[in-house]
Amino acid sequence: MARVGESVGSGHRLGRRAIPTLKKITEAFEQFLHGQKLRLTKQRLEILRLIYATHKHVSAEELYDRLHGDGRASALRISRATVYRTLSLMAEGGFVQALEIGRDRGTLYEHTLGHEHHDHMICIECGRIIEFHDDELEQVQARAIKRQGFREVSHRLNVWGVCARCQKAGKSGSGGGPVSAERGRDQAGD
Amino acid sequence: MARVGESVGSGHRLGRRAIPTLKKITEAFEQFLHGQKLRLTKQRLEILRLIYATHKHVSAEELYDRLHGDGRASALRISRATVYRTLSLMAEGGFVQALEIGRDRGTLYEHTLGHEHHDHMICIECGRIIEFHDDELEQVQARAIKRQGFREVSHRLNVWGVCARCQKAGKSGSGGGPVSAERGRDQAGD
DNA sequence: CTTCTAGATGAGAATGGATCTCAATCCAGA
DNA sequence: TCTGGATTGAGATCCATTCTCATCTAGAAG
Repeated sequence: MARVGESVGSGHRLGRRAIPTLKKITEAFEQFLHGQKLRLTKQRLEILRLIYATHKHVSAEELYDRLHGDGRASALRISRATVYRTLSLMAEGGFVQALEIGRDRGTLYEHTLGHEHHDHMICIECGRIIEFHDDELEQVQARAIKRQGFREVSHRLNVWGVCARCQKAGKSGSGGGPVSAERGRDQAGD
Repeated sequence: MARVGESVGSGHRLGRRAIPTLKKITEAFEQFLHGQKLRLTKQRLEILRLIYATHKHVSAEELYDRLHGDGRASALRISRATVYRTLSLMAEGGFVQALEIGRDRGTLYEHTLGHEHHDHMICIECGRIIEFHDDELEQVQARAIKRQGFREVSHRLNVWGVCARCQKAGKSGSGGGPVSAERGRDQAGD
């Protein structure tokens, strides 16, 4: 049974910084499934491909929609249930990570392999999610946690505030600025 | 309407470290409501009292249940809707904070006044939530965020891992230890 | 290659946290 | 005390996620 985050790093240790090819990722996934005595199905593969081809944070619903919108996928019907099941399976295996931005919408996911650990800043004006990484911060964090006698498996730092762009736009003042209109749709071209 | 987190710190600046009395808290709440042109109702007061009398993380549902279980409250019927509404109102005002532990259950809340900022460590073995605070960490964090050009309003650090107690209990080994209650797999029978 | 079967899927029902509706009620300023 | 707009209660509703179960299939065995 896969452990929450430890499983990452047990089997599929492909590059920590190099961006792995889809082939490598697929192999790692295959290996993971095999280790768990689970099967490699078309659906799982398709979802894996899609989420690794997407360079933004996606919800299960969004994935589901896209799995249907695309022409190629039309041949393969993937149910909502399977999307959710697969997503949670991939989360266990460390292939994706749930974000848990305190949004109204559902959980967002991002792929993790070849994606160095990072934290998130969520702009309360425009809704954009910005990733950042800071070595010093990570170190101090790890030290602080260890100091508590806690053995860390994973952590998540979310910061809410106003992004640089919105600050410049001047909306960041005080009044009741309308908190953006939905989401910053930066649809990656896939 | 109050803004997301900025409203905190505008009106009710009572002690940052001393534990405020219920009276002080109530006054601050009153002041906050007044500033927002909102009314001080029995329900709001009751919920405030209850959550400030509770020194653990509670869900809306739990509060709702308790508001009914108690003898005194029996006179005052508080609906689920009001609990949710009030909770979110108090979150806006900075009187409570939503936790968003990635648990199966709903959102958990904790009161904030007289409760220095802290982070959370969630034990994946026993499920306990441990609070901790580290000055150095906070400083480095603030610096790192500012370095990104981001204007922070609030942040939340959650750490998942194994608590000291569970480590001692030896359950923390490696091979497929049962991760406390919850099962990893979503499949039904096993 | 064919069989066989436990794991996997699809469709849709079920679940459950959170929100919404709206008539009745209640603060709080005049 | 009066009055109007804010607030509430009860339950409907929304919606993300999970569950059920009949059917299908990956993949090991023969």
